[in-house]
Amino acid sequence: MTYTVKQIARLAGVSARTLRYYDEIGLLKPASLGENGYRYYDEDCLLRLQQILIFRELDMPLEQIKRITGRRDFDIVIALQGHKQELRKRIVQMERLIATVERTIRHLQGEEEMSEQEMFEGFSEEQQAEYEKEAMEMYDPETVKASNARWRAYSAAEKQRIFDEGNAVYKAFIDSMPQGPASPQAQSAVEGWRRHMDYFWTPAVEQLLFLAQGYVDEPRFRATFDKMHPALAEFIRDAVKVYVQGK
Amino acid sequence: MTYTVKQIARLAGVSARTLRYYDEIGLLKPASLGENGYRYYDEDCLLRLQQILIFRELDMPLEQIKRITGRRDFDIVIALQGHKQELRKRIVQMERLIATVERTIRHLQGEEEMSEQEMFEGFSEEQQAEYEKEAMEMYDPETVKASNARWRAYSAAEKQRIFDEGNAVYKAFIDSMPQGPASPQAQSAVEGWRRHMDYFWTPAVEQLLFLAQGYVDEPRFRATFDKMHPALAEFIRDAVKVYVQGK
DNA sequence: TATAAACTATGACGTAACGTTAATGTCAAG
DNA sequence: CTTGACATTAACGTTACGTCATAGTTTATA
Repeated sequence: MTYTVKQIARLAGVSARTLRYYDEIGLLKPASLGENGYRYYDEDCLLRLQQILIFRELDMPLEQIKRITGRRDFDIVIALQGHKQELRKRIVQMERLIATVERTIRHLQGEEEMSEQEMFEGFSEEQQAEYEKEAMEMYDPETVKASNARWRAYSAAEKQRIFDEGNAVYKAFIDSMPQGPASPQAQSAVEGWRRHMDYFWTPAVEQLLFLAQGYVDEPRFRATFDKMHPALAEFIRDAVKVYVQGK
Repeated sequence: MTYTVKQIARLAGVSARTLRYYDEIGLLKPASLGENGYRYYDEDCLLRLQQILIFRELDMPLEQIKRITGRRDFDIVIALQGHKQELRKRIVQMERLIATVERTIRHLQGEEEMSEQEMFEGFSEEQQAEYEKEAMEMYDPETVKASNARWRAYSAAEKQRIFDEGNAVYKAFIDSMPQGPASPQAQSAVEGWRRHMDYFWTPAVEQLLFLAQGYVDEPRFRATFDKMHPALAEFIRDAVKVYVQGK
């Protein structure tokens, strides 16, 4: 079955303008072009449009959607599984936002204390990213611009993934603490940490220790890590030290 | 306590540029301006910014956020209660989207049939609005432009509310069916239905019957109403007929 | 006290993702 | 054949900032 612009627009709840724009940028090409110049879409286009709309719902920029869905190895089922995960994360985030709203209500009614940080819980994905970015600023102001451009290029979905990965990286450090900073586990965690940094900045080996030292010395970062484990900041510093000496 | 631009930006996870823009458009004015020209914010600004960010999360345009939060009768606690409701609706919508994703997976794996409409379930808020808009196009093409502008001015939150109100309007019709189209209940439902139309178009009395007749004659709308109740389309037409004759 | 880095301001240009309008060709039904 | 619906391309406008340039102010350190 084929669909004209209006038909597919109605089915999907988008405008004809959107479809023409998507054609123009190469995101969703029609299945065929009639002799009259009309666009005609088919079932494959329907399915592809669905993918696009889900990615869009997850705030991914169109150019990036185009790159991902256009890859030869793009697998729809795997993508759909990923969408599911991301949508669930969104729900979790919204539930945290609801919790913040509820807490604000109780605060305004005098029933509960609330710190200025807690007022913005649920938006913390961006807040956490701000902290990571500031770590970069501390050591190389020239990377700020680069990191901004990099960070902005990531979709909200990817930001969430990066954020979660960051938590996993720090957890790996905590798990390796009994074995000591020179242990293979800790050194593996350093490798993971270094790869994690690549989302923001690609530090030279020499810079890694500066950064890790900043985790210890800078009260704000210290506070962040102390919340995870009281000795984490020093441990990271020590593990990175071993790592750097081995390079 | 007072905050400079960077301090409040960090707390809230927004950019300084955003704060300056919000000042510029009058959405969030600083508490004071120093002799140095610097903006200084206070706790009230923190709270207001939180409100703004929640509205923003609910896709409300900034101008509208400004109008709502700037009203003399704006009550934060009531607004927060409303935010909670809207966020919950969002969660419901996302869960529907997840169900669509899951269903698509099963469909692609050959385990289940899926219609072209079902592929876009979870986005149906916009789809339903498309149907309502098309009702208007049928009777007065000149209103299309007006209704487009109107519709667009509504936030996603308001669209959802309008959508839900539409469902309530049709339910009122169904509930009044045992009393007949001329009954006070049915006529009250017509009043509600007419008010509901105001979101898209302000029809003259004469046009109401044309519209109601279209519910009966046009297969697509007929199908929509038949899904709610087999005799609903005719009932609405009859009730509107009584209504119009009484005007 | 001087200096450098961080922070602040304003001005201005650019951008993503369309919405809207104009002009004009095509299709379908009466 | 006529008319309304649908299609096209072109082009301008909109929202909500991001980015960069320029220059003043603040803060911490030597």
